[in-house]
Amino acid sequence: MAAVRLQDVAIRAGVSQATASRVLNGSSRVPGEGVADRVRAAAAELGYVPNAQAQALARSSTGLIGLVVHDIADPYFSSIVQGVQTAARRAGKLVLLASTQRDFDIERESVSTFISHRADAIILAGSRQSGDLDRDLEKECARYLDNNGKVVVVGQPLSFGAAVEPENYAASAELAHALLGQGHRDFAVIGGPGHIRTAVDRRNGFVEALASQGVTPLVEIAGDFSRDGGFSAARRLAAALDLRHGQAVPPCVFAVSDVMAIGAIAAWRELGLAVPDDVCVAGFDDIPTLRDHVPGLSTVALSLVDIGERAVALALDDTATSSRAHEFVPGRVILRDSSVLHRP
Amino acid sequence: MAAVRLQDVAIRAGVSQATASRVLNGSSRVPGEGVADRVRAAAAELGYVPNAQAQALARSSTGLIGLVVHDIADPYFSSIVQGVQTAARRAGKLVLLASTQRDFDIERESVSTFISHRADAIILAGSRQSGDLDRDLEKECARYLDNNGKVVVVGQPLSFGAAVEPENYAASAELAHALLGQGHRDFAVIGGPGHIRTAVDRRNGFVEALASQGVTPLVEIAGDFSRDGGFSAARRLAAALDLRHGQAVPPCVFAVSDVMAIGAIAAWRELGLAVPDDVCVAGFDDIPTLRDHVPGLSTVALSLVDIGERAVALALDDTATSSRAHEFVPGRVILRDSSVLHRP
DNA sequence: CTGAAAGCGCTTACAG
DNA sequence: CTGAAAGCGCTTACAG
Repeated sequence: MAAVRLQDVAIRAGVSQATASRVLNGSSRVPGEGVADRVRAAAAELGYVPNAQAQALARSSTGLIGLVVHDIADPYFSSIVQGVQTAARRAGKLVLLASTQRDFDIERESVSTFISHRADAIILAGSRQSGDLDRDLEKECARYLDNNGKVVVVGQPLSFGAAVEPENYAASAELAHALLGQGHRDFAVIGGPGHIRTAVDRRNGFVEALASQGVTPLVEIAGDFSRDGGFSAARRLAAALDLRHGQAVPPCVFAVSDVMAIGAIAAWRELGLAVPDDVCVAGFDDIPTLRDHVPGLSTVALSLVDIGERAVALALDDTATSSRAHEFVPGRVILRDSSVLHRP
Repeated sequence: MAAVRLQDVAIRAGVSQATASRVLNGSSRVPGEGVADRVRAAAAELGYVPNAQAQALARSSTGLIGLVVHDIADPYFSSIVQGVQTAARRAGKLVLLASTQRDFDIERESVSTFISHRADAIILAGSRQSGDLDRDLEKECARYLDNNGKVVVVGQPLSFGAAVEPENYAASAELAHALLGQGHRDFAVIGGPGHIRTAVDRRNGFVEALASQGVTPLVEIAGDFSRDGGFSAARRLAAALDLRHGQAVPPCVFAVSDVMAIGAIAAWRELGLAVPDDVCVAGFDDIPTLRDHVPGLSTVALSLVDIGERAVALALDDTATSSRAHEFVPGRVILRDSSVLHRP
């Protein structure tokens, strides 16, 4: 049994295909109610489901939003995806998802597949240094934009398209001040890869805020922008600082993301170091997972779901994407147990 | 500037559109190398990107896989999504994602949108009692199957389509035996909603295994199949059992999912109850989040990513879906700190 | 208000 | 091996 076509509905209702099309799918002038009812009845009886592919071809608009993230299993991204998902549904759009596992080839490939499927807009989540942007990707996007495609990036200003970006620099600076306010003076930083814009901004905001108060981190160590990156960086950091159980004043470590901070805490636990007694720590993102993490992690809250929703709003707004709109979303410092300084 | 069409490529290469189509998109008989090269060159120069919508219409196959999950921000589902994503990419398919936030209306709506977009297959992740299945959804799927669509469900055998299902019952039984082996005799259960098949199977497997050893749970409490469901159930359970700090022998509570267990532990912590000293606990799923959760949670490991990959394999296999293939994936009991019985 | 017809960009028997 | 032509299922000026 083949799918019911508009033609079938039209015949059953005794009208032309054009008329059937007009009543079933939003057209300015709806035909007379008598006719419209007959068409709707016929469609219902036959179980007509419009063929979106054919509609897309005829209208040259697919109702598809392409979304690429680095890692869908990472709570940071899955929260953003949720926001995109919600906003897209409300707007009657469908989302095409690609998770690249941080592989640039896969990312480029995903984007061109989205283009080939004529997605109305493409959202790129996951940062990198803009200069680093793969040439092929850039060329691909340029052509896509020429063909009326909309691009919005989250967390990385690109040379094109709209952007929604967390205020990484400013929020990290605020965090630094809050930590100073708690009495900390000895700091260390677990940073991310140098080509990841987000990681760099957070590190800079933090370190420069410290500098403004005449404080310099004792050590800086970089790792992958992941749980394991935090884990291994933390081991090296413990060695560099000669961290030991029961020291007088624990240093305060800023990890540029919560997942890195969680990895770091795990590493220290294995070394017999307790947080916050032997080492204090703060992260960034306030991922949902944190809710039940012990000890509570000081961090900067980002409304990830909100970020996803805003990205969709930009993607749907022609003027925003063509004028390269740039929205900033603020972070909110949250102090929890992990950075509490218990003076002896 | 409009997008480059196949026609443009053909003209530039001095061949017919049919020939261009044959060299660019896999056809059995590839034209002579001379011609083929000219076509490929023309396509490259022009930056031709095939219009997948038009191809889909002509071929009546879209290369799209529709995936619906209850909640993309839940690590259980995002891991499954990752598996689906990976397998789909390898197969050259694109995934359409819908996260329903456990709203059945949204679920139905998502499925019909997928159908309207002529997805080649639809994967339904997230369980429910089969008798409960929304009639409309069922009818929709039936018609979809008639029109050559493939449906695969994960975690809920349906009256149609293929299925990949964790061995919830058997694995929970194994867990019960392992816990008995640790010396536990006092048990309680935090179950899920009665209409969620997965929750029911896990509860039954556990309770019936206990029964076979002459043991009956002291209390059973049901909650939402979520972190908050576990949280509130745990409070009621603490009251029912009159749990107190420093009791002689802590009871062992089985929560039918890890997220519920995590919520429960949080609730108990607020009540001043320590795990495993005042109350022991075990969950189910071994979600990635657990890796850094303290205390380590005893659970049943499910290869979530693997489940997603298998679902895609079934979705791509005509005979599997039409013969209603049913694959089981085993669980592996893991004992960690949360259930260790420290006898006084 | 309604219909006949062209067109969206491809694929694929059918001839040659 | 290659091409002319029909067809996939819709939408939308253009007439009436």
